[in-house]
Amino acid sequence: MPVPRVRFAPSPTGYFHVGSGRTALYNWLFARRNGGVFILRIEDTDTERNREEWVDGIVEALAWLGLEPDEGPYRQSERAARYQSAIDTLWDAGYLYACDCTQEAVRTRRMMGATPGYDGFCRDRGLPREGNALRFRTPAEGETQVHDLIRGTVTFRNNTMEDFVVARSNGQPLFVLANIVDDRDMKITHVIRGEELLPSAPKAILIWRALDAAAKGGAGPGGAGPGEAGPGGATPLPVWAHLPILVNEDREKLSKRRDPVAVEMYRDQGYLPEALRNYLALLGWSPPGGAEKVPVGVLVDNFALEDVNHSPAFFDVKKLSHMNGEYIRDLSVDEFVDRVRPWVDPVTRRAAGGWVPESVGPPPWPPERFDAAVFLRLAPLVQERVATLAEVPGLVDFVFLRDPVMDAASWEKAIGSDPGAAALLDAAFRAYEEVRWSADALREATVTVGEQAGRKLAKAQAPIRVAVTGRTVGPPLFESLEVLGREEVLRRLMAALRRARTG
RNA sequence: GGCCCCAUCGUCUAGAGGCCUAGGACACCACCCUCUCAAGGUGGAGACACGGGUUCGAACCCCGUUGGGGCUGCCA
Repeated sequence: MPVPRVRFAPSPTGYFHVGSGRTALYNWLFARRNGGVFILRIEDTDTERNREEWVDGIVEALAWLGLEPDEGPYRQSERAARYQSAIDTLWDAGYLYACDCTQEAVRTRRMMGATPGYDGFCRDRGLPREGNALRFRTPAEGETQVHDLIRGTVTFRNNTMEDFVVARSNGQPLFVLANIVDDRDMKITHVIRGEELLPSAPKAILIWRALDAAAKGGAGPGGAGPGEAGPGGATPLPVWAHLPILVNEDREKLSKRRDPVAVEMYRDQGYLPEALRNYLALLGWSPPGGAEKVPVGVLVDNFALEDVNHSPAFFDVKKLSHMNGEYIRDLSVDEFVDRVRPWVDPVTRRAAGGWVPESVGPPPWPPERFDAAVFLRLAPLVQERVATLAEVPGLVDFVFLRDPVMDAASWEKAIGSDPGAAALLDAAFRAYEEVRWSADALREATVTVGEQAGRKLAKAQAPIRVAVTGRTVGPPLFESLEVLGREEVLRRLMAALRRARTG
């Protein structure tokens, strides 16, 4: 078996889609598993929709996910001569014809007649090539089979395929053509891509064979025999593998417009690349043994296209989040501190790849108030409480802000609606003035304060927590108090007491 | 409309004719743990779309129905 060569071929028309991530991952897994080559090819033939920044986005997202290409990025925009040459070849051999039908004209005729798709109106008009769109003359008879590793053999009757356009009237090649020329040139052995491309596979095969036949001696469409491209200089067809699409909760294909699909967004939200990669691997495939949280090496060792599922998979952010939480908890504290830096440290927040979580903004505290040593003490406490890194600032902000952000509902629940809250705050204030300043001692003191007020600790700590942190929920209270320091805790208790008494 | 794909708990899946009284995970519910919230632990509820075949035997094979989806652009 020759060295497998696979390619991931996105077009740079927007943020990096999680579905693209899954496709890239499966290509990468296949290449790694089989000692193959993973190629990145940017399909930027649509100059109106492509933007250079999105190319950078693709490269960065792949690097972030740990899916760096072995070759590339190649760019279709730099290979125009290859496509022109292929178009010349096909035109000279009679596979193509020029068409000047407008979209409206095609649509009108389709509505009036029974022919689905393009009706071949220009087939025999002998229009000049220059200035016209070029259509491929599809065979009127026979069938084209797509050999798919996941779905088996899919058969398309040739007479159900319309004469599709391969080049625009301005001479630019279209996806179907450029894609095939590249796959041939780059000796691609396995085309692993989304299921939505399955209907274009028979067209690809038609072009592929036409190119073979023309190269062999310009047999022309009439002389193009059926069967596989065989020996005699023909380029062997690749094997296809069409992955199930990713869908939203309405079971529709994930859309950039409606659904949260940008990998960059998940990165900014604090999903770890290894977690996202692991989750994506599970969408359409599962490693043996039933384990779900699996190191990438195990993924590689077990991956097989034959085992990929056939049906669409729902991208479940809840499950992703759970898995992300597991990955976060697996980190050592030092690793956790390092990786959460982009979300908490206003000064050194640029991450290893050079990015910052722009979409979630900088930490809410001023740079000079962030204290790495203080954060380190809180880190193990927050590490086990978050599912994403972007949640971390909300758990520690009370330490780094001058005053806690007072959540109105929390205040009402723990202080405003609690007649005994003021007295308890007062008692805590006096106890905390004296107590040895450690989490254990603070806890004991608070238990005592609670007992004197006839409260269990759970009820006693609530007003204190809100007074000091601004919320009813957060990291363990007594460690938080210890870190904040006596002076600051007393100041906040006093402020809350004042507010509670004045209403 | 045409072509094509798909069909196991709400979701992701295990299951390749007897190991299935259908397993796991997320979500959900209850309980335990507990200073809040999480995490963790224990338990619970929850599925083979339907109808025909084939077979001694079908979630697994075949056919049909129904349902869902994709494509149907001078986008990719």
